[in-house]
Amino acid sequence: MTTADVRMAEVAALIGDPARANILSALMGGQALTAGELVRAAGVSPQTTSGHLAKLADGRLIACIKQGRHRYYRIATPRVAEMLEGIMAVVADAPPRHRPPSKLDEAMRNARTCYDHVAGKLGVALTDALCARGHLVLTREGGEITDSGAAFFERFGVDLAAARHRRRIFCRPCLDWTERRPHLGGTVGAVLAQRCLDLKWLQRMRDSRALLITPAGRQGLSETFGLSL
Amino acid sequence: MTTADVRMAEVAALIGDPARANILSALMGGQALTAGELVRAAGVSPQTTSGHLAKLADGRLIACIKQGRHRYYRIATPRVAEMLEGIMAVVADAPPRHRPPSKLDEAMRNARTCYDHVAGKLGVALTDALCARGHLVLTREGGEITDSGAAFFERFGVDLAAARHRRRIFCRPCLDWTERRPHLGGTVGAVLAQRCLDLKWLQRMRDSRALLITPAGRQGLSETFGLSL
DNA sequence: CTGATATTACGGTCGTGACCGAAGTATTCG
DNA sequence: CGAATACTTCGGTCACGACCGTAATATCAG
Repeated sequence: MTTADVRMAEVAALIGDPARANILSALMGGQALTAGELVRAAGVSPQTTSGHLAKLADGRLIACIKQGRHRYYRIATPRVAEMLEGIMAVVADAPPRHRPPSKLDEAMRNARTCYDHVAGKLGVALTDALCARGHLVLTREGGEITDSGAAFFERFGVDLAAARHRRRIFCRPCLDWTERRPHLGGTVGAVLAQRCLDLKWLQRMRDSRALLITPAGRQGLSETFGLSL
Repeated sequence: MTTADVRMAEVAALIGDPARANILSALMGGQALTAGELVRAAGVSPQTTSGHLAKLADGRLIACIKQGRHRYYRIATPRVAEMLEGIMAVVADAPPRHRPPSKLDEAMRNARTCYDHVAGKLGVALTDALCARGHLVLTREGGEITDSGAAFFERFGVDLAAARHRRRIFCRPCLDWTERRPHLGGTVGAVLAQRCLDLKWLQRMRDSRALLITPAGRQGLSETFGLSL
């Protein structure tokens, strides 16, 4: 009908191919990945993957940086990441239909990145802990870091004040598609995740969005957030 | 890769067909529409439209209510509506590419519904007016009705207190794809739009999401919000 | 009941796009 | 320089799905 509708169909069609969905999902891990790594994620041949990457880039869903003989691809904008989260959210509250619970998904369900913050059981648990301690107030519509929360993050080694001035949404709930409950997103979620990675509490798994909790992480998360994992 | 990714591709593929995108876009008008009305929106034959409707319903993106010899279709859940808005938002800040500004879109650009609230020039102007008068505070991440705002809505004949207890997000910004600026969404946006329709200030156009500003509306919007339209 | 409208089901055509093999460009390394 | 790696372009095959014509079902009006 209108010009916007056809653009909407174009964008959706880009996401609507399984191989491209795999690529986008892999990039939702938050890291820029090379074409080669995305070949593994896509599950099709390098030639085909290359074509898909060209289409996604042409549609401005992903961006490409050439670096030597590698090409690094990433989600183009936070807006695109939010759109993909929105689709995930719809998928999440869809009926369980037939569910063959793959074991591959097991690690994902436990802990994974959601673009740039932590999701899965761990993400939800972290969020719950912050709320229970009065550091965070989350509603359906948004979230807020309390004064005690600001102090906590300071102690934890995160510069929230700097993060507050970024362009992105500062603090918001993000629906977890495995737990079906919200976890912490936005800039706050991102810096929290980054800090956990910096501390080597969490570790990215190769070619996956899944996160591994290190022994140090197990201890730190227990001491700092009271999580028994 | 994972089961969620393939579901994401399935959902996106549903939206990715032009005819189905037209249907969804029409339903984003917020009204339940009959299959016949959606035939016009889709731009394909009744048989084909029927097939599309079945697929969308099967994918839980739309819901169907039989009523006599009509079947009324509507967007299945607010979550689905938010997902579609998310896609629209990405389309909105994409490069203008080639833009053949259709005149059909003109009315849409001026005023239209966005699922259940007002968008377009009018939607943004209303939102700006509420902010300028200190009735509303909108940030990128959320929004809040001030005390003066609550009083204003009370005077305007809207029961905000009742609306506050609904399941839906209460107050939030929604990126306008024509104006490229946020307008008021959430429950507050919905009740505001409903009140304007009840007052006959706005009128839905047949088979379109576009809204017509009535003479009474012109006057009322000027007196109440200081809008010169 | 008959005729009209609304909607879905079936069957067959056709085009688009996903796919891979082979070959081509670019970059690094020895 | 030549070999190896990283990635893309080209060309051709094939299948899925969008489409419509025809026909069936359901509801309503007279």
